[in-house]
Amino acid sequence: MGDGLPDALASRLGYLLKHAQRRLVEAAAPVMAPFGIDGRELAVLTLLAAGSPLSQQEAADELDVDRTTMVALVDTLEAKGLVERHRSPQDRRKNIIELTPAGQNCLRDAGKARDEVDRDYLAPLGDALSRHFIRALQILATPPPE
Amino acid sequence: MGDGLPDALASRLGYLLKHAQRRLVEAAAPVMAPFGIDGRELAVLTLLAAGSPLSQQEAADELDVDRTTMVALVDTLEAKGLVERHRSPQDRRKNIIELTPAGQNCLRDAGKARDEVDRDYLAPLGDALSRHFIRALQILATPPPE
DNA sequence: TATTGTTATACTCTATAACTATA
DNA sequence: TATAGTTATAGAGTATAACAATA
Repeated sequence: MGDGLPDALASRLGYLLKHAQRRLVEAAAPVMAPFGIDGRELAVLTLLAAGSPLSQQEAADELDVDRTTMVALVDTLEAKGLVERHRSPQDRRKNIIELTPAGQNCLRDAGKARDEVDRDYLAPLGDALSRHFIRALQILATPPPE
Repeated sequence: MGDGLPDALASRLGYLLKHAQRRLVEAAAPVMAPFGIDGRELAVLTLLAAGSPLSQQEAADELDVDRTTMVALVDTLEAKGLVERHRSPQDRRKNIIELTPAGQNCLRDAGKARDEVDRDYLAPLGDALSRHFIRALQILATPPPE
């Protein structure tokens, strides 16, 4: 036993979300490992590559993590040579984080691998349900206005 | 800033799942607090009430947590008077866990509150998308056959 | 005074290894 | 030998408080 979902919990949102997330993390970990980064680190690289340069605080806000968490995250990315810190000339309290060329390569390769993980993960849903699922998550992941 | 989803991450499954789950946990916590239990504890109560009596190991398998985690979980539920451990007469290595009357009351009341949290959480999706979402989660939360 | 980055610290959740009692 | 429960321990991940530099 242990396979399948216990009937009593099959419609409890907390149980379903927790286990769906765990399954994705477990599927992603071995695929990401060869690139030397994990999902959170890839998210930082993705964010930095996307738009204008960000300070640590700004990146932390976007990812909805604590700024102390971002310090540790940038520490490890910098130790791997994937990002660099630069004091902002406009506001010398801020560290602007920038991708290195190695960081750009890593983002490209690991990003491609991660896209495949996502595709494989969603495959059992079929196309239509996958799109519904993503749309629902985008709504639910958005913090309430207040 | 900080509201809305960063465009670069709005379609990354890991980011969406993590934040969707966090939003549910944050919504549930204050509602569950008055009942003195959290979501995982409620899941145990739900499981125990659902079918035949379970040993700690069996409950751990169903919830997909480690048996050492289940020890701690049952410890706190027992300290709150919501469950009782009984040595199984058939196999004296096993602890059968059973709901106390207080546990049954707690399950009923906290379960009702939790159902409302789930409903409120899903409300922004509308009925059809909610059903799609649940169905997708049920597929994705199920461990792969092998 | 307030903000950014940092450090030290602590708390939660979880997993691993070793022990015990039973089978 | 193997299994169920337990304990001790350690590792993530995250958050809080306090400090230095800067605004």
